[in-house]
Amino acid sequence: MPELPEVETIKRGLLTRILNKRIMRIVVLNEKSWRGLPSERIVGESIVAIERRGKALLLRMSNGLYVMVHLRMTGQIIVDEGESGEEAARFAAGHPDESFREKMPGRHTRVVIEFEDGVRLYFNDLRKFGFMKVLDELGVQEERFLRKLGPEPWEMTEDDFWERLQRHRTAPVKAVILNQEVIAGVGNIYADEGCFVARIYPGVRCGELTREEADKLLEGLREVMQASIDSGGSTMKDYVKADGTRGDYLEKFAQVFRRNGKSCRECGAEILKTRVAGRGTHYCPRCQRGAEC
DNA sequence: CTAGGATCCTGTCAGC
DNA sequence: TGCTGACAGGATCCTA
Repeated sequence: MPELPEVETIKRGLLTRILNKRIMRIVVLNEKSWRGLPSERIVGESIVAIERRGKALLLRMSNGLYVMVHLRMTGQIIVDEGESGEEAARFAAGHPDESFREKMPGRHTRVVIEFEDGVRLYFNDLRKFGFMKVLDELGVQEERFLRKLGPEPWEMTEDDFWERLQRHRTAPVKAVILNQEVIAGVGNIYADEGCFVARIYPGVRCGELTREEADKLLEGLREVMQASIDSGGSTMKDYVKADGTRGDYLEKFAQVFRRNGKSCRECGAEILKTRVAGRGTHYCPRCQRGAEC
């Protein structure tokens, strides 16, 4: 669920909170959530750099090892600072749900990383699809997901995007932009939103797209993801316990995602939900070309 | 090679 | 109330 904008939000949140802090202890509560080298290999080290590649985070440690983090469907990162009382400031991002407000560790906490100064990072993940994975330099180079990952939306040219779409002419547009080898970081929300901006029904086959529509699609994906990053992702932003302020991309910006039954903000038609590429898909039957079913 | 479906896992919600 | 199936902001593996 966390897509490129949410992961970027996490990256920025972590940079100001745990960069250069020493890890004092790591508690793995679910074995499958921790992969690669044992956690002991990074205890005593600190995080010296953080980068994002698509929906994955790569933390570089002071001993040269890396921690790859992938939140998959339900992962979330929570950082508590200061004393673990009511005054503790909290940063919470990733899959937005009530646990953002709850006491940590919680029912779905899979890994706890304790830093110096009483700073604690919680990796929560209800469905256990996500993971933290310790790799050495070679391991990062050989990591399949990273090797196959397509270019970032802003690093890609329109020509490149067009050529990639042409390699999947019989597949629905949505299936192709969700493919991380084609373009990095797009998930179900921004796929639907990007298609709406480009006025294309997500089920249209790539081979039926005009070059102009493909250009609009790339532009639309960039636009919706940038807007989300600028507002702190579709998840909650920083807050102090008992505050619970929501920073909410979905409510503010979503034109179609989870708006089925509501009226289109552009034309007033009813937003519909269907299934494309095996995923719930939201669209405006009037604004988006090819939507007649 | 591509496309589509099952699969990993837990929880929630709609419909009997 | 209790059960059942569908579905979920992802990626991979298997099959056709």
